[in-house]
Parts: sequence; structure tokens; C-alpha cells
Amino acid sequence: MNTPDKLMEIYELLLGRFGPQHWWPGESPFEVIAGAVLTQNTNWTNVEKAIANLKLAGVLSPGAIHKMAPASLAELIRPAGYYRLKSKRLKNLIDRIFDEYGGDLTAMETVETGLLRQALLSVAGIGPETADSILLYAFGRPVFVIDAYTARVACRHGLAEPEADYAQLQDLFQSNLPPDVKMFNEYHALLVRLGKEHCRRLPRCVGCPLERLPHNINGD
DNA sequence: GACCAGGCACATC
DNA sequence: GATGTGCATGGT
Repeated sequence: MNTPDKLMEIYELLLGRFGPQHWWPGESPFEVIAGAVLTQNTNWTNVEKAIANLKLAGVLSPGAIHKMAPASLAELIRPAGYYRLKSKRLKNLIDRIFDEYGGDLTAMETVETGLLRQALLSVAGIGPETADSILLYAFGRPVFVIDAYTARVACRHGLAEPEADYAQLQDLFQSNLPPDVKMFNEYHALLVRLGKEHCRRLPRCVGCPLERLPHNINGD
């Protein structure tokens, strides 16, 4: 089977088995942006607490956070962990949004995807996964998000080399699938779901023969 | 009481 | 260029 068909088959199997994952459904773009930073190396349930704090304090907006002292912001996002670091990163990003786009997220909507990605990546604290999460989940761009689970799953299904880097893995999905935002959204979430249930604690797939691993999408 | 979670930047070798 | 380390909380 060719790669595009294989990738689509995996997607269909995952969707059939787990159903839609509802990642970031119907939330404001800014909430998604904040969440993308807050979730770095952090369980999502802790991120939700931090976001709830921001909402309760009425500061879940670029303008409000722009004006806040880093220490005050840090205190609100404390449940998400790495709070001093993430306070700085969030403010770095928002500072940029003010400098480049006047603090207006709608002004970013017209920026070409590649340019927007470069802009995000140039912010200290925004790496490829965070940038791509923002592009896909906040701005609806057809960008495939790669994370550690994606790498493990792709590798263990013979779709990528163990040493494949972020760009290569992203190219695998983007070059072999139609640029469908809704599918990219769901596919990434499903790969994380699969990874959590079957690939936890396994550091990539080096030396693991596919047949012997408990990773089968069909569940056996 | 470990171990993990929807990373990233920086130091060091 | 690869590898190691700090960042920090809350759930299992």
C-alpha cells in the first residue's frame, strides 16, 4: 500500500476506534494560543486550571496580559507548572503580537502561513510544536503538528525512520495527505491518544520489531 | 514516592 | 552536532 493510503487508513482506524477527540473546540483563538504555551511538557488538566484562573481574573486577552507584571501572570498560571518560565514565554509572544500586529489577532489572519510560522518561531519560547499548534488550532491553517507520540507511532508503523526529525515527520504527513484542517486537527489528537494508551514509556522505536509491540491500532 | 505530562532554550562536551 | 539539564505543578 502506498504512503497516502496507509496514512488515511490509519486515520480512519483511529477515528473509528477512539472517535473525535474534541481538541480545542469552540474556544477563542487567544485561549488556544495561551493553552499552546501553557501545555508545554505539561498535562492538559493542569493547563485548564491555569486558563480558568486567567478567565476568573478577567485577563484572558492579549491586551490584559500585555499590561500585567510577569510575576502577577506567573501566579495565575502556577497550576500549569514552569510558571515563571511560561509567564515570560507568554509575554514574549504577546509582546510580539503587539509589536507586529498591534495586539490584534485578526490582523494575523491575513498573514501567509509560512511567514506566520517564521514569526512565531522567532519568539523565544515558541518552538515548532507550539508554533504549529497555534497555526492549526488557533488560526485554522493546514499544518500538521508533530509531537513525541507522533514520532513513536509513525516509526513503529514503518512510516518514518527512528532518527527522523520534526521537519521530516511533518513532511511525511503534509506531503501525503490533503491539507484538510479538520482532519489534521483530529489526526494529531488521535495520535496523541494512541500514544498515551500504547506507547507510554517507550522512547521512540529503536530496535523494536513492529509485530512484537502492543501498539496495534486494532487493539490486540 | 517515583514517574509522567499536548517543549524549549541553553550549556557543555 | 549530539547529549544533558533546568524549568515546576498536579495526577496516577
